[in-house]
Amino acid sequence: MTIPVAKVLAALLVEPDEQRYGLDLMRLTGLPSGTLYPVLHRLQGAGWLAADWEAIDPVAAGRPARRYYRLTAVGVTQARQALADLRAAIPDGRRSWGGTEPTGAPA
Amino acid sequence: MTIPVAKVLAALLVEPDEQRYGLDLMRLTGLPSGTLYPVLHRLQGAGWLAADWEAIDPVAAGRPARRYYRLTAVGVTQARQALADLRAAIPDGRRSWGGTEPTGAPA
DNA sequence: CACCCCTATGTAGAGTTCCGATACAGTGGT
DNA sequence: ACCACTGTATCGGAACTCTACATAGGGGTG
Repeated sequence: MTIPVAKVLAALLVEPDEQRYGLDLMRLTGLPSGTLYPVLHRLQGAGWLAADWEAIDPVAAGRPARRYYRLTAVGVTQARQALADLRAAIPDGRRSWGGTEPTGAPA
Repeated sequence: MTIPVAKVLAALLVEPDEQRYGLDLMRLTGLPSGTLYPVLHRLQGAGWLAADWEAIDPVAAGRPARRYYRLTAVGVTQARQALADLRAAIPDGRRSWGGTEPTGAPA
């Protein structure tokens, strides 16, 4: 897990049933295309993400076809877990924290 | 900012006045030494962290001297801000659809 | 038509970072 | 002699990010 990957997963989890495409995710995450697309390809390789080309005629629509990405069932579960783990590992300052350490066990 | 750096900062912010040393931070963060020490050196270079050798006689103490790290005044402020920004950028992957029913396709 | 900006996906390469392996040095146990 | 433990630290390959750039078509302006 890296921060860009986490941003992509978070964006996809906002509305897991919604179809998302690259440029859309670039705007949502603030990531440049050179970061986003490799991330999307890696997530597909891991089986977390599935993709399909939009079924339009680019000429008639007046724009290039989009490639729609959506989390697989496995992806939704894994992504939720991964983000929860990440958040648990990075509390925002102060507050007690277990870490990896065995806290002084109360009697 | 990367995740390992964030973990180190979070660990140091738990008790900003407390003296922390490498092995201690390894256990708190779960990071291997090959990751942790370069991070600590980078944070020192950035002025967020200061370090001093523990003033003990290793022979008498029966263990190697520790190198204590603590956040500078600037470091505390910057670290808090950085972690807050990171948390804001990675919202938790939860959304309404609570439980078994899908929200997307009403019958 | 040349020129630029827009949508949209994607690659190339340089630089940065991570982490397993390894090193050093001393204590203590069997 | 050998291993386990405390403690700090580096090396080098793999992985990742991100600035450019590439492609390819639409639309507008001079």
